[in-house]
Amino acid sequence: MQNNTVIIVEDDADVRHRLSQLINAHEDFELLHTAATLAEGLAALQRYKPDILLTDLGLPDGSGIEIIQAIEKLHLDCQAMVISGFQDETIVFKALEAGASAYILKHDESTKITDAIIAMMNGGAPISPIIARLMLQKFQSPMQKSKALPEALTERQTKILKLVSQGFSSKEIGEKLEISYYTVTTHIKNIYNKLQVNSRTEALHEAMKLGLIT
Amino acid sequence: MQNNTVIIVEDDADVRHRLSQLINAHEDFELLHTAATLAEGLAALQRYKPDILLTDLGLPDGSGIEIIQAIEKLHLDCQAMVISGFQDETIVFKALEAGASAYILKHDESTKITDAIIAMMNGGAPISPIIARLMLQKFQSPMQKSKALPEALTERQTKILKLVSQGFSSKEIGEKLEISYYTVTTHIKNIYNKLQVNSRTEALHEAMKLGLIT
DNA sequence: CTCAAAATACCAAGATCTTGGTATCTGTAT
DNA sequence: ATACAGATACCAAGATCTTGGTATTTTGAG
Repeated sequence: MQNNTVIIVEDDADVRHRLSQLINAHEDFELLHTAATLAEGLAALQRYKPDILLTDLGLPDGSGIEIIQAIEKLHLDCQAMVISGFQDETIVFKALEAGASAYILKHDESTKITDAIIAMMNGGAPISPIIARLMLQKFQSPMQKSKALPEALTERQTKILKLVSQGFSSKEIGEKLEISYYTVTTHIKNIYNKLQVNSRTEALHEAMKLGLIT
Repeated sequence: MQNNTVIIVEDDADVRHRLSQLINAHEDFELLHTAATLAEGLAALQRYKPDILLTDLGLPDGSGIEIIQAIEKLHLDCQAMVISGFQDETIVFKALEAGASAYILKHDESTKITDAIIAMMNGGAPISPIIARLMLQKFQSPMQKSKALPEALTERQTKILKLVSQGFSSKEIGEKLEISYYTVTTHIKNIYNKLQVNSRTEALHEAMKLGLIT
């Protein structure tokens, strides 16, 4: 592995120093800069264009998520690792969606943190188990929900709704299922009633929210 | 932590023995049974009702995924950990969707494996970085694709498509955006052209496939 | 400045959907 | 046996969408 350049963005002085020492002590990494605020972090990102960004999320003047998003906006080749205390689940997902490649917790052991950075540089995505569980739940939730509402829709209705979601017209669905066009419209009418909507697009929107269709 | 009962399902004798020793050596775990095949594993699951299942995926007579699914079917209180060589991405996702709480690689160090089991029992979801990267990609794919197709849709078109996906009619969208009904239909027409479709539902289907909308 | 792309706006014919009915035939549960 | 839910089928008026045009204004890139 080459020397990988790193910047750290972390407002807590203790944590920041601990991370700095960790990076400095490791011969594979070269620490270019440490920042304590979002503004500073954004500036450092542009100036130093590091290979690796270690960032906290809760910064005094904004969220570290903005820095992660900036990587993309600036077309930098930089992997972002979130090192944060565990927070609200939505924040975790926002960070991951913004492009974070790793998410580990502040209180993880030092060796785990350097291990994680190395794993990330090798194409992995080290994620603390607690965070991973959250991701898994998100992953598994669509299936759980379809069990939760066992028969909000009948089998036939689900089948038809899926075809609707694929963009077929009532006539086409009728042909596909070898039933009358009128029957299809009746089914759709009943679906609307159950979902409390009155158009195809609304039905799809609702069904997606409920996890009834993919 | 209490003594947690464990069964192992793994066809490779070497790996099976290695795991057995690992579990036996650890005072927090009690190894109830080891199985080498899917059939054996399913039988053991029902007989022993363990707290923890360690399973391989590629078994001679089927996939370990079936055992994971059986846990749910039998309403057992058992956490499943996949210990597998890295395989096809679709298999990984199937295992996770089937309800696996952890996914680690066979060639991970022994200490990592016991650590992972403990982390799982504490509510975490230890996942090897390589696997986690796959999950992340799935997670981030909507955004990555919107980069891949830089401006398949303009900002305005995306905005309107989102409103369409929420079930609004052209008239309503016009009111919401304070533009004419005709303008909305023009935008929608242009969206159809770009996506090569000719109805709202088809556009939504295509846009979802492309990750243009949530 | 100039050109092109994007956003805006309008019209109208024809296609499709929506809605409120009615009605028959299953199978299942009481 | 009887009642109810689900699947099937039909009709028609009115709402909405689709499509093929045309055209002006704004805005960003060169």
